[in-house]
Amino acid sequence: MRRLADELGVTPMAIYKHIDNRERLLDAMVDHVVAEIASASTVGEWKHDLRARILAARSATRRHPWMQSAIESRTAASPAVLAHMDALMATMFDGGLSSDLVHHAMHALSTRMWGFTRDVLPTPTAPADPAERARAYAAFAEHYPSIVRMATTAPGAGESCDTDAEFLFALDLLLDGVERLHANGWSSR
Amino acid sequence: MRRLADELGVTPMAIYKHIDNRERLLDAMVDHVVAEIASASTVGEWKHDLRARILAARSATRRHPWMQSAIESRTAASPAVLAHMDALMATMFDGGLSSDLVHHAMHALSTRMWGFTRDVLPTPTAPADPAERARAYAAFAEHYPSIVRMATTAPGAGESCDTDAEFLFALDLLLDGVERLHANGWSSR
DNA sequence: GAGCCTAGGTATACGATGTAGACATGTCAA
DNA sequence: TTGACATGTCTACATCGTATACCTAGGCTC
Repeated sequence: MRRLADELGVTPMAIYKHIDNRERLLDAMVDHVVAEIASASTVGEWKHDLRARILAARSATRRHPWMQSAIESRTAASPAVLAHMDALMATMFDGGLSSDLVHHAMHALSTRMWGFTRDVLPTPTAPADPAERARAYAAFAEHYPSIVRMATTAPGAGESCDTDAEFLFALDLLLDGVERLHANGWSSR
Repeated sequence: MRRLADELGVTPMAIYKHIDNRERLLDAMVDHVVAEIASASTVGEWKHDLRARILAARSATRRHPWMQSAIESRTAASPAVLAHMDALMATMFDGGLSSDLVHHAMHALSTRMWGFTRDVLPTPTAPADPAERARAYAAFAEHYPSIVRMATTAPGAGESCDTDAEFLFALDLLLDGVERLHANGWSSR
């Protein structure tokens, strides 16, 4: 709050003439950005439209570095948040999915619906110098052979991950899974 | 820190004779619990073993209410954390998965590997009284028809969700998806 | 037995943070 | 002209993690 006040060239307490408190401010900020999520290109095919909407969420949230922690710290859903969730569900209902499946799919997609995911805990970054890196890997390999194996042999080893690709990979895994369950007439019993 | 000191019947600063700072303490707490994750029943089938290990993580983390936020606040991986990740990868490598697929699978599973998931933003809980609830739903339905449709027609409507079932649903969606990609000789190109 | 190190605890204080409460001021309607 | 209201300011407080300086009892060395 004090930093924001500084940036506005104003006393911290001046902010409180406009908002109740910090939490309400964050609510409003999240709401504002979430409201940006347009309905994207809908073609009437539920999986495509769901994917498009989630990618629209991704592009909206990624424009604001503070959005991830802001969303994650909210404890109640704002109108815009509810609208986004409602739109996701509507897409699935329109596609003929059962209420049961929509329910479970929403839980499964909850880690993706805002367009970002909490990363795996970061492993130490490898040194840039090749000789140095080889030595670091060797030491590391003693205790964590599989991590090193993956880090050294996966395509793009050494480079940083393509986060868009990783996001899409997991998203499609979930969407394809839901589609398959739907086709098989899945029910939670 | 001050509350912990109180509980120990000691001055806050006494704690600092034993640890560097609050962050290191949380690191150690997480490390301690993560180390509890035993290798569970391994039967030599990668999907089963992966599932078992993640469920072992779930049972370890769920014993400690503070674990979720503690893990989520860590910025560097501890030895026990690395060991858990290494074990997950080893299981997949042993199952014959490619380095490429292991890499992507780990990203996709990163939201499940500790045995918990960040919940969907909570929607307002429905009133207990049936008449009151009906009225609340009616008002809500005007703006969020699909949410209400799901909430009222999904099996177990009105009851609270079975979080274990929801966790398993999403986990299996991911595992089955990875298995299918593996069977089809998937590669990221 | 004298001296001293050290592990573990205390007392005090500081800076950052969100925010309560009382007070000032400029604008505009009545 | 008056007074209400919107918008600021100033001061102060509780809470938090933690730096610094100091104390003390037990056990070691000589």
